[in-house]
Amino acid sequence: MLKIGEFSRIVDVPVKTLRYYDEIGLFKSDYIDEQTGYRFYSFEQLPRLNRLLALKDLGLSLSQIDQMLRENLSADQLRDMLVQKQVELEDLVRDIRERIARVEARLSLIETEDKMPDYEVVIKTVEPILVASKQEAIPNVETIGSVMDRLYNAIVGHIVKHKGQFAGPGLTLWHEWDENLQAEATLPIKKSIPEGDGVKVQELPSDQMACLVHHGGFEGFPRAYQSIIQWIEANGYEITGPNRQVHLQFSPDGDPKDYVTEIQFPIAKV
Amino acid sequence: MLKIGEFSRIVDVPVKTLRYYDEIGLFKSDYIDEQTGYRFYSFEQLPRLNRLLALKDLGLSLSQIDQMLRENLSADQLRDMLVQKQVELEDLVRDIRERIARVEARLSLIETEDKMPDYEVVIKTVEPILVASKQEAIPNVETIGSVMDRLYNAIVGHIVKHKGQFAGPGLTLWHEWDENLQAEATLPIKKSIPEGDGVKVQELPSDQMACLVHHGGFEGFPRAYQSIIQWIEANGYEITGPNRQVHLQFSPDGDPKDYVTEIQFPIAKV
DNA sequence: TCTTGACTCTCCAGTTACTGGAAGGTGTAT
DNA sequence: ATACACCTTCCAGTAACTGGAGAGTCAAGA
Repeated sequence: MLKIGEFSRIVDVPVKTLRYYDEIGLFKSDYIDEQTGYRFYSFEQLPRLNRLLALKDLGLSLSQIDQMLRENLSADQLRDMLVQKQVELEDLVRDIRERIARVEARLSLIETEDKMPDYEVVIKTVEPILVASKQEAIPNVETIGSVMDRLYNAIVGHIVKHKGQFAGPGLTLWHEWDENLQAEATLPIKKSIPEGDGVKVQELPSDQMACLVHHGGFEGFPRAYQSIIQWIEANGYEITGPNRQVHLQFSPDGDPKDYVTEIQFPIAKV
Repeated sequence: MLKIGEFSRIVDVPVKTLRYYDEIGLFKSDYIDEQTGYRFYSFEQLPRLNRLLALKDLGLSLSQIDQMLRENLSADQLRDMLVQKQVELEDLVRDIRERIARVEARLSLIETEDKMPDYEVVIKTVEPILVASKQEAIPNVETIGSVMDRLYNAIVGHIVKHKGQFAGPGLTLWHEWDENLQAEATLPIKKSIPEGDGVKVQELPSDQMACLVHHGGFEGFPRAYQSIIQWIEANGYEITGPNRQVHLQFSPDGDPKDYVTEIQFPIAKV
């Protein structure tokens, strides 16, 4: 019989940890002195503890180890748990590799600009949104303003006509189609309404998006777009569909300096 | 001004998390209604939160992010933190790779034997130990018993003669020297004593050891040795010195079935 | 105007696998 | 007798949230 400290030295596990394993019932001492409460361990307990430690070394959680040590598990069940752990670990490695890539991208940005980047790109998952939308080709850049006005006015008119309820800020989708730039103005609505007046009703899909928030007027967009596209390339993603501009803060007669626009690109790992 | 739920939807961060960031002072709401306690957020806060999320995405801790966001950090300090994180992540990947290798090794054991292995090998760091020791060549296997008896008796005699104090179970080191097997019997002692009678006093170094506990007599050793050596190879380690047998439970006139011996091989990653 | 349902608040508990410390009892060597 | 190492229990803290209870707030519909 060994006192906890002796046992601790043999197995190279801290006394505190042995007491903790005892407390949670994962690994109980062999015998407890009624008088003193001293825990005593025996050599016969070494195999169980060693198995425990070996499994812990594989990265299994204590509750999983507890299951596996209960000893009534078939080889198949054991294999399943290990295979699952294997997959989990491989996923983890992939995650961390991506993280390293992002750290490196940021480091190289700091090297060139000697400060944190102007724009922060974050990935998020957007929810599906029900929208009323209208689309039109943009023949040249100067016309964007007037075309967008026309499109949004048409949609607002259509929604009002059908007593639809608005459900959030408008967003513009930018399609590139046969080298033609197409703008699709959309307005989220709470419930579906009939189509018509060239206005479509659709649900924008849920998607992974690389997002960047731009403050100010449209003249700053080129730099913002450049940043986000650079980021997407540097981090090994590809663009999988039309990008969106979410007009978080916008009014046709407001000061452009107050505009807040989120630019979103749907992405996937290459 | 946005209520917490609206803000939460825009930034795709749970309400609970925003409240938590508020609580720890990492990201405070712009304004709080005195009456209701409602938090209100503004669009101006988006850049800070996005930077926060981007840094979190790199795997930085919230307290590190807090430092980085305090904004009085130089580009050098930022770079240092990122470089450190990079190193940390790369270490982590290496760790996990080793873990995966161990999982695979165990899976292949389960495949061949259809159950958990008989012996569990664990890695631990042994402490340096002061010992009195005596060494002798083993000409052939049959003589092991008598040679060991002689060696241990000699050491015990020497220690007693110099009033040394024993400090734990004996351990035998096995050297392979010019194809000759050499056994070095050692007994831990509390304080140094003079050498003599062919008995050396030395401190066994601290080392990484692959360890396995064997219960029973010496006839079971070959299988135990085979297991541990297999494990060492399967997990990509190499043996870096003489192996040890720690005689946790042993007495010359006891029942060999009760013997408990820990076999330790000093190892290093290839 | 009342009610309903969605939203918000604070506070508390739980998660994982320990680690550290305080206060007090035990064992052994000098 | 007295150090000193060792043992005990209990409590608190870690990181970054997550879940739930109980209560207050807001806007829209009947």
